[in-house]
Amino acid sequence: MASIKDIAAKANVSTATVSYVLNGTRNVSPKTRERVLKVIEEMQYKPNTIAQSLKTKKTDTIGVIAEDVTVFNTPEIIDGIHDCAERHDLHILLVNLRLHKRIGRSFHAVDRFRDVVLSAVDELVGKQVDGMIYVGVHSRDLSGLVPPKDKPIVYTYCYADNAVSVNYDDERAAYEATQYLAGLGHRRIGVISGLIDSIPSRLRFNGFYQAVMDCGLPFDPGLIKTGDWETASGERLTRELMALPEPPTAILAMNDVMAVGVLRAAQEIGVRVPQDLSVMGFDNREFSDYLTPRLTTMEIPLHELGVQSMMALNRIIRDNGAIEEQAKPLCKLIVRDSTGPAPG
Amino acid sequence: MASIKDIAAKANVSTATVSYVLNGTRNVSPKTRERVLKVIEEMQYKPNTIAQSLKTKKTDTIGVIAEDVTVFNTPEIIDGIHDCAERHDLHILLVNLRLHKRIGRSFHAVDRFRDVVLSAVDELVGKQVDGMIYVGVHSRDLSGLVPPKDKPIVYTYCYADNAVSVNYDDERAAYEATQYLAGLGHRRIGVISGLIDSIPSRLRFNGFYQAVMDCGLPFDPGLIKTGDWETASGERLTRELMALPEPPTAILAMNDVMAVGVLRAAQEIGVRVPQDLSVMGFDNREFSDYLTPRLTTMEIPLHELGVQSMMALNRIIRDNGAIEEQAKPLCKLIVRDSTGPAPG
DNA sequence: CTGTTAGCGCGTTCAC
DNA sequence: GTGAACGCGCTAACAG
Repeated sequence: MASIKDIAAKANVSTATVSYVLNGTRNVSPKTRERVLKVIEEMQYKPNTIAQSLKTKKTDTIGVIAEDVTVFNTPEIIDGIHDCAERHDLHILLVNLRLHKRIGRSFHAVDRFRDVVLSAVDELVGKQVDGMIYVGVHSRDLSGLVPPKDKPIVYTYCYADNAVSVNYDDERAAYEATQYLAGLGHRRIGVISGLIDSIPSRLRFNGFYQAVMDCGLPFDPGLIKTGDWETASGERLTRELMALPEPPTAILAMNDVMAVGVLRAAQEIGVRVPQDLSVMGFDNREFSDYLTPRLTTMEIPLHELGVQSMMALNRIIRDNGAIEEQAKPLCKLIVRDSTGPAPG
Repeated sequence: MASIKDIAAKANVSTATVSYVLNGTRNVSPKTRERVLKVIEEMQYKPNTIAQSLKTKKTDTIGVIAEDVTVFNTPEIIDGIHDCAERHDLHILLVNLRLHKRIGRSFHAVDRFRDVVLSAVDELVGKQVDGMIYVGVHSRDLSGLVPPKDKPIVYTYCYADNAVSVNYDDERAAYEATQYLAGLGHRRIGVISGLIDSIPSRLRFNGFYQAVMDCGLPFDPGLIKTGDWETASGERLTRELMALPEPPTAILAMNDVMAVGVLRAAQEIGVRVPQDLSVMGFDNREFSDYLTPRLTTMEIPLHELGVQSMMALNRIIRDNGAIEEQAKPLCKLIVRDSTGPAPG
């Protein structure tokens, strides 16, 4: 690898001159400049970023701590981060906590992976990243997980006290989903919720409840069932709902995976979707478009989450604060074939 | 940020001693060692990796060039890379080419994104990575795309002349899929291939053909249809196949996305799966387990691809060559509900 | 205005 | 156990 010295020697100038040419930090006479440029070209010289960083104390690199890159939300968020990072000439050092492999889905067992997070942060701090983005796999409170370092950190798809975080508007998404169903004439809407101790479950329920009130629908607690995010629970609870004396005409599952169970149950008990029953999912997972019938669902603005996190971090790094609160990215209703007018 | 000098000063030793304590590079008397360690602890000192790298000329960082992190194969491959990298204390600098967003799926339009790749490589070389892994989104020949640098590079899910690459055994996978169907008594097996100019299409066809021969099945060219990897083509071609005077009793789609189309067509024309028709996909995409019926398919060893790439690169970096050819990772048959004994 | 010299950033490591 | 050179590029201070 050629170094700046080699260039300087070959071009008969000092290293300072080469540096000035490279960075445009000062005027250099056209002909020396040409000469230097030619040598650089010839020798395919690329400055050693490591050395630059040592001097400038900036690495133009941000650390991304992903709880698990194989979880559905993460790749698209990372894509958003890259999308934005690229425009600012920032690089990404990626740490994958492999949370699922390590502790399964006991997301709340924060203590069990605190060490992992700590060493990830140390690693990144040691590598002098300019800032960090923490990408969670499930919206939840991570306060106290990462000890306050001097490096700025932005959380997305999760949050922590006194820290900047970027999240979509869960409550509003559920509100709009419910409103959409009400608009189709449904008055008895069943809900299959996620685990009850989860933030999205609560937020989505709030949105649902608010919409029920605003649309003047009757609220029947018997139509609210608590699942566990998995297909089997969606299937089981749908059977329960449809066995009610007055079954719902629509079911809102709080994720697409449980919606698969709803669809299965409906098929097994001979309920036609969407003629007899409208079904909505949540997440707009890739497979929702491959189901029969194609699933109506709410799309989470993952890419946008990534972009906004990166933008927020960049503002903190560059302008050193001045975090004007950004509007929460919004979910988007994706209408497909699993929903239709209320029967009758 | 405390530096080694601060530690040295506070502990009343030279920076050399601190360094020796930290790295165990030389013996240090127990009591100075204790003193130094205590100061390090107190000041939460973490060595500046940048400075270390400058001196040692090793960054313990490898660059991963992903053509597109949002494509289904990539996250799991990256996870495998991390899995292995972690064990060797290697870090990952991730570049996301965002190929899909840039050039859609004209994978072969290599020229149109050469600049992007070049700047990615330069970026990584500038950051002094110890090596690189290129993660493709579609198995194909990338010879000449990346100009030979001094840095070692390993390709996975694609390949290039004179370069180390890690890929699964496509031909054998198709062979086993076909053999499995033959074992169920199917003698007329339809194939819905991917685009004909694609390597996997050819490899999978070869495997299919070989199995047909080995199992003593009749080979009927009329049962081979060329799709385009998309659902619609799977649907259309299934109609064609089932309209044949002698329709197949099983259809092997070369990816799960087209298999969705097969399932849809079957349902529409009233062919029961698997009673009347067995359907197999390829890839074991997440959604294949959510389809009705649940899809039998071949799983691609993505994680293993990542692990092996990282291992291969590590061997090159450490042992500087000695690339004993590793056995290709194998696909795995995932039997679900869409396949069954041949009718009659 | 153009070009050079030299010190610095932060650890590592060799000679004393 | 220590002093100091060194890796590579940046930049303040200085000279022509």
